[in-house]
Amino acid sequence: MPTDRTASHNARDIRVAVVEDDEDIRTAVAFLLDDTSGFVCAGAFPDAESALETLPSANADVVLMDIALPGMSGVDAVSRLRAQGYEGEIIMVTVHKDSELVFKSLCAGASGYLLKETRPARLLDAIRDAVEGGAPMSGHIARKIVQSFHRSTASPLTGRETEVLSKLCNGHSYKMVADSLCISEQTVHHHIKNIYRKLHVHSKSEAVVKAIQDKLV
Amino acid sequence: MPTDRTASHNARDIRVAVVEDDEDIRTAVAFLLDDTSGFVCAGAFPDAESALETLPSANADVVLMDIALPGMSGVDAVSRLRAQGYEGEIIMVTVHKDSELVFKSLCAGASGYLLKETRPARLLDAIRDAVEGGAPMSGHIARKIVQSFHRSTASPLTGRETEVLSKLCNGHSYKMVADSLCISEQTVHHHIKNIYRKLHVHSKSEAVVKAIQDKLV
DNA sequence: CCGCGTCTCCCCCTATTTGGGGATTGCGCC
DNA sequence: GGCGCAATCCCCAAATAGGGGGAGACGCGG
Repeated sequence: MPTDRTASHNARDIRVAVVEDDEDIRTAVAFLLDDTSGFVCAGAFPDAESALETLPSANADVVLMDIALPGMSGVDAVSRLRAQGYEGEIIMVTVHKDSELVFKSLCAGASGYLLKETRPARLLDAIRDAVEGGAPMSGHIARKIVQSFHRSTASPLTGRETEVLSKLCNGHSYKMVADSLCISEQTVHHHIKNIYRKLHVHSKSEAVVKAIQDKLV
Repeated sequence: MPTDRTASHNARDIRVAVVEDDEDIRTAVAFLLDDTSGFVCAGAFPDAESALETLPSANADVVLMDIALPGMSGVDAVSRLRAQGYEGEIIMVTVHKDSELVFKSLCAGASGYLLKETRPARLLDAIRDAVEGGAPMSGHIARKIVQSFHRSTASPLTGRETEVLSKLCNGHSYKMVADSLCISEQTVHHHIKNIYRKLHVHSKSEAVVKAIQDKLV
């Protein structure tokens, strides 16, 4: 693959926009893109506000988004971009390994999440991966995401209680749980009382939320 | 990196077990592992039952698990393995792109998910990635997982209704919602009636479940 | 300007849920 | 055998939730 300094660009190049407040990094990435055959920098912005204003007309296939920006955060910028109708790929590129930010970014509509320690060649791979329908992620980030699916191993609930709770999570009432488990409504009542005590909650919906959060079902 | 046919193995090799009913594939992977410096095959099993019996004593760092097995499925095998206390990495290796199986596998305790089209060199990379704390996934699988986090763009609810619903998802009662939004309980009641009508549900817990499933909050 | 949707508040009533008490059976474990 | 635990069933009282009606205020667009 040619990587000459004066790479000529054409319509099939991947158009990449960069949102990054550190000027050194921003220009370095822009140069990297423009100097690599198959890529072209479609815009470089130092903050979310200017990106939101100009990006809609930049026709970018991919946006590289920093999280720590002056003013609006990168996560909020992703939400706004999606609200504007932007449908390209958005890859977060940040130093933050913090789980909260990872999940917030994905919920907001990011397609990938790279740490800034990512090397240039890997960054270009990630961009290609994203446009080909993948979801580029740094290793430990991917693990965090996968772990968020894992069922809790140690539950304080008994087998029957877990069954009842899972029925509640399907939206069942006491009566419906009783029917579907073939026990009396009083027994369901009893199990639910124990569930509430063990989970430290006082209502069906609290129990459902906790069950989903703690992956008890 | 040496890859001689008679690779000698030592204690620092990655111990990999294979569960795969196709004999050709199973032996090919076993040979690949034993022939590659840094890896050693710690067991090869044609079905889940024999794997569950022998794996605990095999001391495997990584298990490659097929999903379509005769008898117990690979997903159930993962659950059982985790229930047995196995704490190594488990990578699903399968032809199934079906979302349901992907999520079920991750919930059961898998650390990665590769499609069988994965090439040998990439397979070895994935095993290394897993032991180093990553979560190897084929591109389209990773995208499915990431997309499962994305907030729904089009909600039938109004802004206020969404606020109320999100309070319900935090386990609030009518009174608590009223207090935290500084409106009367009657108004909360009214919003909730509208939410129920729009979401086609008839109880708080059903609404909470639907909100989480449809990513309305 | 007038309708439509949103948000606010109020009335009514019934059904469901919540929290407390207690009792019995069976099962495994020391 | 006795103990604890899980699971089943029962009674009661109060709080909450669900479903129906109506009504006023505000803003936005035809």
